[in-house]
Order: sequence, then structure tokens, then C-alpha cells
Amino acid sequence: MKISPSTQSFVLHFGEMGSRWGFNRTVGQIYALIVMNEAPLNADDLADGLSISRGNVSMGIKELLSWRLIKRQHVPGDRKEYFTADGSIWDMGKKVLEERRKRELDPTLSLLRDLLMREADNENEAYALQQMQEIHDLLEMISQWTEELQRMKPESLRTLMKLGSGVGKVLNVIK
Amino acid sequence: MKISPSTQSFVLHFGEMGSRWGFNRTVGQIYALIVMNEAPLNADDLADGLSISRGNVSMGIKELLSWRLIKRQHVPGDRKEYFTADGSIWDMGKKVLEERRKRELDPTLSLLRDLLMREADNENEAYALQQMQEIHDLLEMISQWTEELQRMKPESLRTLMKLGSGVGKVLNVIK
DNA sequence: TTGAATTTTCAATAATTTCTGAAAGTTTAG
DNA sequence: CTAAACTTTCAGAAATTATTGAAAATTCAA
Repeated sequence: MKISPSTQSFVLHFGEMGSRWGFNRTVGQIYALIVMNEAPLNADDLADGLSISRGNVSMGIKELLSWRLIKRQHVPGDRKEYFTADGSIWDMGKKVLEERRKRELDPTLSLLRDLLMREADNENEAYALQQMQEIHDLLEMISQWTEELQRMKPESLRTLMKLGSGVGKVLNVIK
Repeated sequence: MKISPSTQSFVLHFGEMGSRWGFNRTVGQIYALIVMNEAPLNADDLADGLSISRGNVSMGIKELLSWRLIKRQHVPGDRKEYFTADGSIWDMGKKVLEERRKRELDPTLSLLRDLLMREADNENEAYALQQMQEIHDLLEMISQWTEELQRMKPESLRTLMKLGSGVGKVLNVIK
């Protein structure tokens, strides 16, 4: 397992960022290393490459499998388990969004809907409920957009990417 | 500072979620409490209401001011400093997105651009660079959409919200 | 000015999260 | 079957992050 300097930099950086996307530094690094390698990697490659314990790798792999970001891959003639990225970069984006929707957005929406069933019995509470309603509507919209992205084909994505700063035009079409 | 049960539930939940949005539990709770109250609150209200120390409130306020999510408000006849939410719920969403873009997306894009300047001197590295390019393009697109949302007027937002599940139609217009 | 009211800072401590590595569990070649 | 190869688990240790509260700094009324 030799790691090129640029992969090294990327892996380290991705680890730091990972914590913002719902998994910890090590999990982020493991994923980055797998994504940067076309060839499947095994747990020892990962432990060596990242200088972390074998047990830590096992936990990380479990987590990444639960996000469906990596998949097991059998390498003929080797008894070890190997792993590769599950899907394209675009798939990665979709899965992270989807998973976060399930873990964060849905529970919050569910709580808000509960709270919004209640009647306000004073002015302060009325204000609070009104604010909750606005938050609910905003999150609901984000949730719907997220769902929509899931259904989007990679071709549409490519068109969307090429739009570049023309992205604004699309939103203007709406009104 | 009496807190209604529904506000209480919301504040606690928002605190937990807050950690996903770039600030910690306490900061999330402070913000939620301020948002739920039309009347400005002072540091003691917050410390009491959330059962946290005065020092912790001070740190939290500093953080929220740096995100421009709350603003100081002078209450005539009182020497204490008071705080209210800075902007609408929609503004809150925009600010959080914008701040995260600056803190997370921009540094990552900058690193990727650096790394992508290099020449691959073997097949593995070529593959890694290709993956980095795709990640770059995806993040660049997200960054542009985020920027676009900043410029969007609240009226367009309202239209967008009303679209509901019709959101998909809009994306189809693109291709 | 002065000093009481208020806010901020920050070292010490507490709470939480992550990581290790040995032991237990599982799989498979022979 | 057996045992070596490999993986997973998990209790304790280490590292990180959050919180307190007393002291220092600031603000402002008198």
C-alpha cells in the first residue's frame, strides 16, 4: 500500500471534513482511501495506510457499509475481504444526502408536526408555534428537493453541472 | 423566563441537531430559545432557561453573533444586553448554508484545485486525480447552487415552497 | 472619577467521543 | 474435524470537546 502525496493530502483533508457529514475522521479517511483506489483494498491495507488499529478499521467499514458507501468485493485466490466504493461520486452525494435526510430531517419534521398540533394558550406560545411552522415549511421543502435529487438521472446531472453559473436562470424560470 | 413545554421540546431537539450544522448542543439550544421568543432575551434568561453557566452563555452568544444568526438589542431602562434572532427563518437557512460554504466547501475546493494541477506519473495516480476531478465538479456545483440561493428573493422562495412535490417538474424543464 | 453591574476570558474539570488491542467469534483450506 | 487465517467485539485508555466558575475586564450611572 503506497499512497501518493496528493492522495495523502486528500485523505487527510477528507477526514476532517467527514465529521461534518455525519461520520468521524477515521471513517472519512477510510472512505477517501477506498475512493481514490480503483483496486479493491483490504482491512490491512487500510490499517497500514492510515496508521490505525485493525479494530478501528473494522468499525469504520461497518459504518461505511451501513451508509452503503462501500461494498465488499471478493478477490479470487485471497481469503481476505476487499472493499471498493459503492457507486459513482454522484451516487456518494445522493446517498449522504438521503441518509442525512432520514437521520436528521425526518425526526425533526416528525417532532414539529407533533408540536404544531397543539393550540397556543397565550401570545408567546402562539409566536413560538408560528416560528415552528416556518421552520417546518423550510425543512419540508429541503426534504422534497432532496427526494427529487434521488430520482434524477446522471444525464440530467451532467446538464445541471454544465449550467455553471447559469444555475440562476433555472430558478428564475420558476416565477 | 417560563418556557412552554412545546418550546422546551423543540429547544432540546434543536440542540441535538445543531451539532450537525456546525455548532454544539448548547449553541443550538441558545439559538432555538431566542428564535422561539419574540421578546429579546438577556444572558441570564438564557442561563436560567437552559440551566447552563453564565460563561457558557457568553461563549454561545459570541459564536451565534459570528454566524450573524442573532443580534444585540438594546432595551431602554435596562443595562443588560439583549438578543433577538437576526432575520427570518429563511435568512437563518441562507446564513447557515453560506457560512458552511465558506468554512467547508471553499477550503476543500481550493485543495482540490491545487492537487489537480499535478501530473499523474502512474496509473493509480491518474485514477485518483480523475476521482478528485469528479468530486471537485460536484462540490463546485453545490457551491454555485448555494450562491444562487443567497440571491433569491423571499417571493421566489414562497413560490418554490408552494411547488411542493411539483419540485420535480422544475428540474425536468432543464433538459 | 468610583464602584456596582455586567460581560468576557480561560484554567481546571467534566463529559463525550474515538481508538486500541487482546480475546472471542467466524470462516475455510486441508 | 482441526487449526490457521481472518474478522468482530468491546472494555479500558487516550484524545477531544464542552462546561464551569472565579478572576479579570469592561461599561456606565452617579
